[in-house]
Amino acid sequence: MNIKEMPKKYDAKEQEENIAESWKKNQTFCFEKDNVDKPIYSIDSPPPTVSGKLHIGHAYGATIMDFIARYKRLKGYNVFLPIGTDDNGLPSQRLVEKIKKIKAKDMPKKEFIKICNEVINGPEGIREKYLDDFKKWGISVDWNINYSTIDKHSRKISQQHFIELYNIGRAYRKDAATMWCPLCQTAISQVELCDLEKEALFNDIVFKIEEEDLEEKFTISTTRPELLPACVAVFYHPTDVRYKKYQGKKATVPLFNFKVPILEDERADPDKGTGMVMCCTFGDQTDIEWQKLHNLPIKVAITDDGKLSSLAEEYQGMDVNKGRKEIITVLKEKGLLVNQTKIKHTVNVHEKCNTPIEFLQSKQWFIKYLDLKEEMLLWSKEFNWIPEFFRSRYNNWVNGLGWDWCVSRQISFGIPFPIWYCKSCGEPIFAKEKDLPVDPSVDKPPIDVCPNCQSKNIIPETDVINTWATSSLTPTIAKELIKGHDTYDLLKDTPMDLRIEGHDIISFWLFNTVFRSKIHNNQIPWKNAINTGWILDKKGKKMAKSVGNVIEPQEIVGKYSADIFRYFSATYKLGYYIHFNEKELINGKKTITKLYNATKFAYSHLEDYEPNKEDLETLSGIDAYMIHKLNNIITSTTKNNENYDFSKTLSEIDLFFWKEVCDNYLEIVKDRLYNPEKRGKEKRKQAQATLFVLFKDILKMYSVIVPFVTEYLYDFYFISYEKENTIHKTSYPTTYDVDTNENKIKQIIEIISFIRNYKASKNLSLKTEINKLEIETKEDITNIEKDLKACMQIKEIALVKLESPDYKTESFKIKINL
RNA sequence: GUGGGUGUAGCUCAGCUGGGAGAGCAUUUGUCUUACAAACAAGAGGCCGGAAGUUCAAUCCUUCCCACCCAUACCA
Repeated sequence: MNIKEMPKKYDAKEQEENIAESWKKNQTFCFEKDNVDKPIYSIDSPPPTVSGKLHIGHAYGATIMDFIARYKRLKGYNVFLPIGTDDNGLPSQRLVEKIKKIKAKDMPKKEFIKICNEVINGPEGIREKYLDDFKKWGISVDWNINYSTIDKHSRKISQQHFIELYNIGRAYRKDAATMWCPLCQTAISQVELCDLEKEALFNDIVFKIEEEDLEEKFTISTTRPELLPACVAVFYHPTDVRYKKYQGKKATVPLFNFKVPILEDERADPDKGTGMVMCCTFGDQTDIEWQKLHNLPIKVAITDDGKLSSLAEEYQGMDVNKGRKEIITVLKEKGLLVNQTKIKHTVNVHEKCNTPIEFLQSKQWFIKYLDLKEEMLLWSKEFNWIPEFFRSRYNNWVNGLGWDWCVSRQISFGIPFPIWYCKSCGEPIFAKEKDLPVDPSVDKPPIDVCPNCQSKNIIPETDVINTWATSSLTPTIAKELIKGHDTYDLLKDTPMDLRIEGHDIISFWLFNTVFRSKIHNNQIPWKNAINTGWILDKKGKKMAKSVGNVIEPQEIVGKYSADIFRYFSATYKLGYYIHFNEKELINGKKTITKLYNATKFAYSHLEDYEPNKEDLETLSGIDAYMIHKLNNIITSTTKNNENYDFSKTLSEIDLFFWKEVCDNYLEIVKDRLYNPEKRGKEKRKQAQATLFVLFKDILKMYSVIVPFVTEYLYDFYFISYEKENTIHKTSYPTTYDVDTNENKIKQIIEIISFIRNYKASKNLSLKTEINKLEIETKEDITNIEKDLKACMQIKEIALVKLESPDYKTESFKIKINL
């Protein structure tokens, strides 16, 4: 393209679309799979959960990741940045149910999965929309290296690694109390729990003791009277003198009239309620512990779908809330409810649907890791945390771990366990590695006779593997995508360079990835882990559809531009919360406009310039000073970028570009550029040489953050002077060898500033001519005198001794005569 | 309860190893100056959450307190 064709204004919308398309078409950001000479920089990019639309947090994280990828590319790295989507499991299943208005439970599993695959991974599917958004936002991924956590590649790796866990004794199946979501009707794990504060009634219920020698009453307090039919004991504290006399006796459970033992346990708090507490299997975690410790019977009060079981007699089939109400009413009628207190308490809910969880007895697959807690704490010290303080989040999580990892889920859309069972003896039969991936519901087992009992009755596992148990393998999933290529051997046994994610999934994704990597590969998964903060609304509240404060990145990018959104993302420090105020986008908009205009101006004076390295050696005065300042910026932005501190980089380039280059340098140098006949061709050429270097490097430094406008500008001019046809494959600026007398130049800027101030204070136009500027200085100003005269409209400059100056510093005095 | 983060101009935030309190937006006043009025020039605006300590010197270090946010635990 020709400089003369540059439009007056930059149309971001049109250009971004073209540029994004050309990057994709030309495979600009292709990973060089067989190039082993270039150093590799590898990024374990977060596969977003396909549960609707990419949200602003995704856009923010992807943008930060892209700053790093682009910077590293300019630094000469072969950047390995595969892209993935996490598109199976509960969120994806629920999305499909919503869109298609169907229920997984109401149809054959096979049919439902087919619909999921179409809706999510089909040619017009949601996954494609996700990838298209990434493209629009300028995320420089290699489109040829991508995965979905449900594709064949991921299924194989996930199943293979599960079998490996079993083989080394880390996966086990157990029939035990498990956390259960009655709404989603699946087992869940500790990490999926969330706290929710709820109002509840604390009910004081009368229990009777009816033994031959004793007839008494006492009350217990409970928020869950519907669990009365599953009561297996009541407890008081060993030191509680009120109840000591009941030791060894039995109490009758009201309404249901069966007897339970009265026992002592330290976990019964004398100060809570009446000090007497009922134990039901399984009301909460303490109940589970009591059941085990005191060897109490197991009574199933609640069924898979959250309804009261047959134990509840006439209340059977009611959901928990209704049953509770009914039982309270009857207790009241019979005078067995003596008091009710309103309390606020927090309950554990499923983070996906906010449903209070229950504990149910069921057979599930667990991954054993509680024995590794001490090692886990050491693992977190083996890689860098950015920012550092998130390490304590991880440690906190590890310290609180109370359950092995339950990985089986009773849902339809997920990766199947590669397992069949012998129906007679329960022996698990695993798929052969060469057959992976398998779907035991469809595929035949590797053997048709149970090796344990010789039964021929073999049945498939129907549960699926929790999606985090697959996504915790993303480093392997990513690396295996280039198996067979030369770089694979370099990548396979070394940690990746970077993981970037939102801080909210430290306990989900980061922790589990570290665990899997350590167990399977005996190494940390990556050298650096960045955890980003959230984008909150203007007031600092979490964005939520129910609150109506959601800002969609697609809308923002459509209304402004990807560059503007990226610029916004870059202005904040990594790891902290961002309050999203649309007004702030104006900064990016202004800078991009300024960059376009200033570059256009520079280009218009560079048309007849032939760049030549030797020109730089002839620079002096303000020109040399600008290159000197540029050197400082190059050094410092390089350092900041190496530390992933792009907000600092951006503010430094901004300051340099706006203040030093545009407001001062361009103004000073205009006269030389426009009037070569008056000022001399050589002086003009020096200005050109300076502009050439300044703008080339400014564009490159900005290109990491605003890749579209810089690519567009590069195309008009600098492309002719570089080997690459994209700015993003050139190299990051390095410093130049220049001599400068910094003090002298600082002086000219100070003089200009004073004259501007002087004119402003007299309400004069900046164009107003000055007849004579008298100046007394020790520095030799011959080199800058003409520039000063031209840019400040001064007719004459006189070097004189000044008695009463208008303005003075330690090194000079000046006086203005209009 | 435990762990972590934050508190600097009206708003959003920078302030590296202690010595000058800063930027952008908003606001006030000028200026259409041959890239840009979404610009340029100039100005106003702050007991750097509170208290004590260390130091010649504290926004920065130490201790305590207050407020807000997050994680995690307990939750009959």
